[in-house]
Amino acid sequence: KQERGRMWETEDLNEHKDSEKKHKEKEKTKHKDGSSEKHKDKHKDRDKEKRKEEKVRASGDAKIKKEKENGFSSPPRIKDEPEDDGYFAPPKEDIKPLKRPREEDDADYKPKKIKTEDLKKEKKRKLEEEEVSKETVALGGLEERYPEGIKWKFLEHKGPVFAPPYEPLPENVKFYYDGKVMKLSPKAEEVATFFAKMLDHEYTTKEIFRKNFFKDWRKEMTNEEKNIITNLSKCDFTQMSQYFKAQSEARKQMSKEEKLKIKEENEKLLKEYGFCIMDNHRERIANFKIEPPGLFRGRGNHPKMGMLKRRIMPEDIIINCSKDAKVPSPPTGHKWKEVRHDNKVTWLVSWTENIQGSIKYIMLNPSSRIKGEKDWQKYETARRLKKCVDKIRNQYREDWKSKEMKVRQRAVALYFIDKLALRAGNEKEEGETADTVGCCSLRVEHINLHPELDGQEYVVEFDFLGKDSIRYYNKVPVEKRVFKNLQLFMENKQPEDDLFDRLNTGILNKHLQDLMEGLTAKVFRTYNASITLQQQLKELTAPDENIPAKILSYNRANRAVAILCNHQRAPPKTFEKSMMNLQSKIDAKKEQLADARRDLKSAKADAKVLKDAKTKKVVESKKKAVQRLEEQLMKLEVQATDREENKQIALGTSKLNYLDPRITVAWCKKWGVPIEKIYNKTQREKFAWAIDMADEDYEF
DNA sequence: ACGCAGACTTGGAAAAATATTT
DNA sequence: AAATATTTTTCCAAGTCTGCGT
Repeated sequence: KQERGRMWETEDLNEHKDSEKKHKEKEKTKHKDGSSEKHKDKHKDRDKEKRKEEKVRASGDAKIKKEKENGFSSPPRIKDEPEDDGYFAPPKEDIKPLKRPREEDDADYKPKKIKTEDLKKEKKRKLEEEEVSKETVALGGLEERYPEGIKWKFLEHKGPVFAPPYEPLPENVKFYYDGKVMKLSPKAEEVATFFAKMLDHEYTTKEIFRKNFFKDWRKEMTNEEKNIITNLSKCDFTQMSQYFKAQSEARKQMSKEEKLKIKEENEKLLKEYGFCIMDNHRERIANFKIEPPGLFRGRGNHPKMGMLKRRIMPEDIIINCSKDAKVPSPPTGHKWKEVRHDNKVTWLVSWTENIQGSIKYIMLNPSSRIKGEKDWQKYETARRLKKCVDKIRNQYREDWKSKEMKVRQRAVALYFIDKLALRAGNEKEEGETADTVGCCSLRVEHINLHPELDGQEYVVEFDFLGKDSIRYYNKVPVEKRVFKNLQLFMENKQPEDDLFDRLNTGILNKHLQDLMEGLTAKVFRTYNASITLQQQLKELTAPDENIPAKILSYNRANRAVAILCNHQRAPPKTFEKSMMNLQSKIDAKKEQLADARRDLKSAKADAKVLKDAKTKKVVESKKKAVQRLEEQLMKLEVQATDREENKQIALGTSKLNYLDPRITVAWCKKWGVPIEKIYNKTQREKFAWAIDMADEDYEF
């Protein structure tokens, strides 16, 4: 595939003059540093001109409108708020989706608070759907307290914490070039240490990584060094590497006091820089420490791996806070790049990173009001989808028959997104990132069609790298019409051509927006994940089982979602061993149990003969012992099962980002499972709104 | 419509903190 | 108390999607 880009490069350049053809092309030929220029579009469409598109617009259902208005809901109007409790949980009616806002209700927005609200909100929920279709609005006015897009009124913080300055290596730690000791200049040395620290990592064996590193490293060298050091393979970083290993070893061996001291320092830092004030609440900041310099590690086959991520200085930093707040002071002798007061965004600090040129931010912790509210809204949007998903499904099935190619492609893509929980698949700049795809960016080479496979008809075999270069491999029976459409889409195309050549995420999302306000491709993932959890919990929870078994059921339900979303992980390095340990524990327990049973039996025999109170008591206690052991054994077995099934599945992402926490809270309440068994402290903080809001009857 | 910057969510790995064994 | 195993937190890359300027 790498030749893919290169190969078409020239052709593309002079090729798209046909303006009309391609939709997607993105030919941006920007040569950044002159080196990389290969982006190119997939020269997909070369043949299909058609472009006839018409207006589709199903028109049918009326529609939602898209006016904009203040969609934001109710930021807690502070003052009146009784302290903590009501933080989120704006009454349902206020909620409304933010993005494509809606109108009316703003007026209403009343900060009534919380709990009591829940009930009402429940009802509202049902009502609410309907109105969506009203038209309207004007948007012009609405000066609300938090008019359109305003995220806060007051914001004050202490600015970021910078990475500690570079500490030169001790004299006795040598670097060798071509077998000879060489003293590096401080800058060159610093960059060398980045490489040395990664020596054990597979990265450093990769050609691209080495090449990128070496190129950037040379930029930091003095002329003299540059003249000498011309071949990375002749560089010997082993002393440096060993030194760092020793350091980390030493760190582990530190005395109690030393460790405590460090801990206290960290706490102090956290206390001072880890919080901000946003609208009368003290909120935890997620990442108040600036990323230290180092070597960029991309994931998968990233063309930029190994490049130097430069040190961020105050002069790179943009501070965002309210006008009436105290502006954080830059480190002495430095100044900020800029101080701005933009309350339409939620970040406190930003800077531009040098590898991709993208902006990085310091934002609030998930436990904050601003994040929690947004999260809650996300699930409300998914619940709205629940109400119209049948209709949408019927519609895309109809669209499989459309005369318009574009509509068919859209319908098939949406079917995949819905059925398989694929990501939208934005297009990416070639050469800037690893070659990964999502639904809309699938290429012909990523699927195989089998009219018949393993006794099933119309099977589509997917095999592609998705986000983070995680492989998606799946064989899925699809409806005949879908299958036929895919054949059609693939006609006359090369493997590297786009499967959906007349579709991209913009087109798809625009269409979704017409189907339901606030609907985008990713809402399907949220919806399908949450609804799956709910269904699976219902199906798997056995009322009579004990708590550990219930938790296993929960984990299995969670796992079903993770599998749906393709959340995979590398099996833990110690997996096999840990499995064996567990097994031997189980065996040991079994033996204990056998012994205990034997004891019990003989005690019973004794009792039969003697019949005195004392032996009876012995029997009782033996019985208890057996029971206890049985329980322990079962707990271990459950644990083993759980672990085994989880070998390559990562549950974290779905738990944190896709599953409506209220489903979990309700389940815990219903079955008497302590919430702590499912959510740890951090998770409970993040989901405080849900813990507070949902009762056992909650339904997604 | 497009191209792009910007803002914010989602993601697994690695590091750090804890818990459990030895 | 040291060694290990497990869980939690941190880290920061990689997506999605919006909105703006053209």
